[in-house]
Amino acid sequence: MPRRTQAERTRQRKEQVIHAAIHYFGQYGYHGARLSDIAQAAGVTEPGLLHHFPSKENLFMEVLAERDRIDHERFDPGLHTELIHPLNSLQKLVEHNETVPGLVQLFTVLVAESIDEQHPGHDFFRQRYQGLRDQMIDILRNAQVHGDIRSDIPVEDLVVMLLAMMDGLQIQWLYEPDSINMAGLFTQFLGLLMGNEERSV
Amino acid sequence: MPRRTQAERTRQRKEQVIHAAIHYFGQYGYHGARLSDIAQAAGVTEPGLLHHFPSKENLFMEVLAERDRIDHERFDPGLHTELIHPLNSLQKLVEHNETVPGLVQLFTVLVAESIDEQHPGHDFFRQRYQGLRDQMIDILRNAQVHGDIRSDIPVEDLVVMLLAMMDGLQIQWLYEPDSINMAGLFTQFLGLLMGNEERSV
DNA sequence: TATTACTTACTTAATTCCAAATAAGTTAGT
DNA sequence: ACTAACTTATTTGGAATTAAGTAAGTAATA
Repeated sequence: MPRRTQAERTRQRKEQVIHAAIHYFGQYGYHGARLSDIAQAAGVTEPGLLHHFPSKENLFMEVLAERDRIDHERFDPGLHTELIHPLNSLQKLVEHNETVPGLVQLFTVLVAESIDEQHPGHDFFRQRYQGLRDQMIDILRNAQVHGDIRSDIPVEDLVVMLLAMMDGLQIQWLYEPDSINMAGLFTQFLGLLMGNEERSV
Repeated sequence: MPRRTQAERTRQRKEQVIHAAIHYFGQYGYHGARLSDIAQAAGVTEPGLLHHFPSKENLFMEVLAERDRIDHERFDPGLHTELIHPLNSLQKLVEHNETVPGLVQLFTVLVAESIDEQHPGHDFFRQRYQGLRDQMIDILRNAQVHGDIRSDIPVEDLVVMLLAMMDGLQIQWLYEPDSINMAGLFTQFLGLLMGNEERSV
């Protein structure tokens, strides 16, 4: 009887490869990353990697799909609590992101690279933004009714601004993680959206 | 007497190359762009291009330097007016950016790709952010004293948020130029910073 | 001002080095 | 037996430089 079943080995190997791929795609982008590096970091040869993922593009798409799946798990069950306090759950997300710079870099780099319509990630990211905006619109509309956020700005605009602030802060934070307090700044921004209107001079 | 002097030809050719390079670096990033494409678009052979710019990296740095020079011309003389109404000049900048999507894409793509410390553009972009923040801090502090912007948020934080919002809006705008009203959204954000505190509901 | 010597802006051809993918075989698991 | 998970060659096709030459522009001088 074998110590490790084949399915088990495959699962582990694919996981190793995807883990390595996240690193190299995040570091160098899709074009800059080399399969040989990913394979080596995953402990296989290049053709060994290609046995599990038939092409570089295929691996790339699987990485995106995998990340998307995991992120959904993080966010979907929270739908209940989000309806109760939506901005707080966004705050939690940003705080979480501060603990996983590699993943943040992966998305930041690939989102930008994928602006090119021919890029294999283009549709993924466009739909991702569309989906996030739609999802957040419902949640924020609810919050607006409850008076949790200011209602002088349409929710359709608020969600774009929220995503923009998150993305933009990530960039500066990735450049200078020590001097940019990403979560703290995001909190301040949320304060603006909640309608903090104290003005001195 | 020659119709075109050598210096003139060189100047024109380099300009053509840089123009093409902006397109391809912006479209595919540094790693994804090919010298052969840039050369062809500029009307020279690949070695012809390399006569003017000794290497791909050299061309890349020259593109950044050239863009930086031009952007400074756009912004430096405005220092006077900025001190009078700093947020208005930022507004104007965003409106201008809506007319040059190619340049916006160049910076968006390269800023992200250059997060990698080994990337030839890394230092450039880090210093660029540092410089922009420092520059804007002075301007905003002045505006704060004059009561043009809310003073319950430190200027050091405000500038990070301003740059973040600009960067973040650009990303979504590049994906969907028709449905994301970049300048309009930025205006709303500026409204928040000026302390618009009307709350209904 | 015409000739000469020299430099500059290129070209085509060749080189070198990768990087993705394929072929063919070997071992382990079912 | 058969399939799946690999390995070590090989292939294929770039992509950036370099080599070597040519033609046009420039400067110096007879």
